[in-house]
Amino acid sequence: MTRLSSYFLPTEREPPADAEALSHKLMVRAGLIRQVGAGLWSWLPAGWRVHQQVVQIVREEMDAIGGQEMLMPVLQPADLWRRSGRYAIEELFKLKDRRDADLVLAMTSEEVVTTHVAAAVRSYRDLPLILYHFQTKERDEPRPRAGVLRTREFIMKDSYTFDRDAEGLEVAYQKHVVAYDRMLDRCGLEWYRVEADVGMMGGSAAHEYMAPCPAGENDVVLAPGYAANLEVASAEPQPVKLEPHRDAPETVPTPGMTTIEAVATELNLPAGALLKTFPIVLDGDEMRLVVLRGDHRVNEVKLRTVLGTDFRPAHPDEIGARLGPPGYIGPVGAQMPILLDAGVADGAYVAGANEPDAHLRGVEPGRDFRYERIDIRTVLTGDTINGSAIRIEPAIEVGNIFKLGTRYSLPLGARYLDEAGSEQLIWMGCYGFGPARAAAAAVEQYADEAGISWPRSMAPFDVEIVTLGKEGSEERGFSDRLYSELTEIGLDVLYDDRDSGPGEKFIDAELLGCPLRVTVGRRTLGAGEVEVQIRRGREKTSVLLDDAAEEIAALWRGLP
RNA sequence: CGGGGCGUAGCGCAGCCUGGUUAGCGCGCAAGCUUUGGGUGCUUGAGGUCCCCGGUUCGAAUCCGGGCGCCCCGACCA
Repeated sequence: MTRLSSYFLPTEREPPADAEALSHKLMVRAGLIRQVGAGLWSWLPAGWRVHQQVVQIVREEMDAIGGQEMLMPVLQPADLWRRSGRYAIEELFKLKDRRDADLVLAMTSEEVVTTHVAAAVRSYRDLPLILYHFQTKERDEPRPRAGVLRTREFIMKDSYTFDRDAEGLEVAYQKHVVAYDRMLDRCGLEWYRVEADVGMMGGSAAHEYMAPCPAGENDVVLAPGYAANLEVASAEPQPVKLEPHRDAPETVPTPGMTTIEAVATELNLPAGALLKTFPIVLDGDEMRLVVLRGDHRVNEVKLRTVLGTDFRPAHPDEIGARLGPPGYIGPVGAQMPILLDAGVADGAYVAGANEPDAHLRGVEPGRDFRYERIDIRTVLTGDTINGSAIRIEPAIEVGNIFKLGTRYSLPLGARYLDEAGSEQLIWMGCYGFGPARAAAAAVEQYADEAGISWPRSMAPFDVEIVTLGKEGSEERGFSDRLYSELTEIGLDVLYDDRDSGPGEKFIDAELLGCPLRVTVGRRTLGAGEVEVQIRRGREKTSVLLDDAAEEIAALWRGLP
């Protein structure tokens, strides 16, 4: 019997002083988690129940697509990571053992799982495989934050698929889409599957599962039939009123006006009627000019993807030497390739003259400078996709699915023999899911003034019984029986048998947020009923004493 | 990596600027009485390396130097 009088659920009246995010405040106050250090958290019993609920959902859905659960170590030899080329990652914890051997604390397990598969798989008959585990991940985060939302140590489900070829990988990927869609639905979360950046480490496709919430660290771009991470999103810009056409660019003095805003104000034009020029230097030291509308911003992730290489903004001295004074640079006359953002419509713009204190008006792309057109700007609220305005919402990434291809099978030698007897590389995918983030997202999405309101599937307990009677009272006797009956039916019940006032019990129950609260007091008992509060919405109803347990269970089954 | 802030009882805070009784308040905790459908009221009590080290001083929570830890904003996030 889970009696609150002897259960470790330390609730707090006030949130920790340093808490900012709602989930951080509430999960600490409700007694679910406690901080150990920066980005290091303990899960207290009720919190761990929540975590385990999510884990079980994920496990069932992974098993449903043929996943095989296993377990790989957190502590791994550095050599594996050197071979895969990931040893240099800054977030990777590195350490030595007593014999001075280099080790790492793994953040994912591609190296290990691929090594096992490479050693054991010989034939196309051994494929495909879906292997997964729940394991602690370690990441030396530059900035842990927001309670359990971004930590240095956390449990993650990571699965890895091994296929004969790209088609097989596509099948495995689609299986994960199905499994993840179901997981997120079963968790009771509001969520989006969005297009994501594939990053610099190869891979051909990636989606992220995002749960919108105020404390989210990512921005999701949404339109009917469209969902993407802001890092990769594309949209039509809002049109802007440009200057009239001129036969040739015309110099206009702009002394001291080195910002878009200053020039736009001086010429009484919208910022979008100007061209912003962003000089970059590629990995090989080549310079490029990125040109976009004055009211738009460069999306460095998109730019990096388009370029296919890393880059950095040019230094002021490089700009001065190759173009003109910073603040007055522009595409006209520039002796280097120009990348023009897709958001720049045809027409006449104002741009820097590459001379001190001067801009050019009437600059027309194509006529006045040659360019390559690419899409590299960050979309803005109000932009459109197929005529519909986009929304941008903060969200937390709770899962991601990623096509790795041969990124790891190549360096780690994961090959097999095909039907023709020739050696082939194994095609891989990797797929992560963070139960802690799913739980925190649920807190964020459904909390109200009184506290947490768990989706049924995640709640630490299904029902909390608040008994108002003293030991030995009629209320107690009934509460005890009700506890047994509900448990018999298969519900998880928390029994608040503490010797405290009713107010305190109600407040704690609503803070913890179990889907149903059953109040057993003299008043309602005398009327032949017990009161049930549905946590979400906080509406109260009554059920008759005679079949209270059945009615409560029926109510519970109907909850989200 | 850049910027800002904090560290005093389990939690939330005051005291520090301007050094000087026994370091204080609210909540919580313990005991007793009281109350019993929304944090009940009263009484009594326990609880402190004032983050650490060093310095200045007759005297340091308070001033100075160094360190550690934590939070927030931005950058970063394979």
